[in-house]
Amino acid sequence: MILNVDLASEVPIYQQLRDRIVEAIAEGVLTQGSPLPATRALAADFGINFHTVNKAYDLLRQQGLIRLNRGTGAVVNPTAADPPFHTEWTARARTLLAEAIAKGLPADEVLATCRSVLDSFRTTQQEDTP
Amino acid sequence: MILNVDLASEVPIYQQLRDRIVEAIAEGVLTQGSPLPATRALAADFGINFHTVNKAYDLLRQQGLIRLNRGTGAVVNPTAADPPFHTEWTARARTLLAEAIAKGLPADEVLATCRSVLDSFRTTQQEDTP
DNA sequence: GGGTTTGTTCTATAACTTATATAACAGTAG
DNA sequence: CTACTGTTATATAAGTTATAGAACAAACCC
Repeated sequence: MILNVDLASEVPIYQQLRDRIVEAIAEGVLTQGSPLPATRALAADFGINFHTVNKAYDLLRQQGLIRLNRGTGAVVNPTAADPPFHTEWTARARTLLAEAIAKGLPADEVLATCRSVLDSFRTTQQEDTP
Repeated sequence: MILNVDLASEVPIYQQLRDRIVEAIAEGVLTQGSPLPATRALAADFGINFHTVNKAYDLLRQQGLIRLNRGTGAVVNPTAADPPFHTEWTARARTLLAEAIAKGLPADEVLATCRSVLDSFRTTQQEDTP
């Protein structure tokens, strides 16, 4: 698993780590039960402090995406989206979509981009399709 | 124009202000040439410091969405989305969409939500349709 | 011209966030 | 027992957020 993190970015490192892992789950690179790298190992890979990785993992745990087990490490959780999540997510989507429309992008094109991204997730994940 | 800002939110006030104004532009509530409230007036409305409003306006100016005129006030700019914006926006959309997929929402449903939000922008804005 | 409104710039401060560092603790596995 | 995992605590430096007060400069109105 390759996590593309930019240490010089204005986006906090722990947030980038969280985002890349969320994307890896969406892509199917990480599936239910997949182990995540140990916090200290991942921190060493990027040359950052393990507390920063810890913070990213803790965010993912709060969102219910992973489970942290002392001794054995972190693994991806079975997914479960509740109604409050859908509401909160839609509000964030609204802001992001508004930005594209406000900049003059046609709604058709914006929707096509979303479909394209969603398709890229679908084609990447090769679950059990015999 | 009603800007829904939550002073108790973990999201910075200047960011919320920026988001609400971007949404107002997408909705067509604010169109090219529309005046924005004066920084001090808007700050007084929310009971916040005018520097906070200033920061929100400055973000919008950096994104090319508004123009700031000393003496006359801020107005909405003609829109212009360049290729770099599309690239950067798609990356952010990818992260947000990934979050929904990772939480187990079906891609169809996610896309339907996006379409619904985009439609809500289209129906709100009543430009010159005689 | 005189006064008001507008954005702009500067300095300062308190509270919070980000990232680092070191250390110790507590389960799990070999 | 030893080595690995996450967990917790304390400390520090740098940056962000929001506030506050003051002053400046362009545009407008009477």
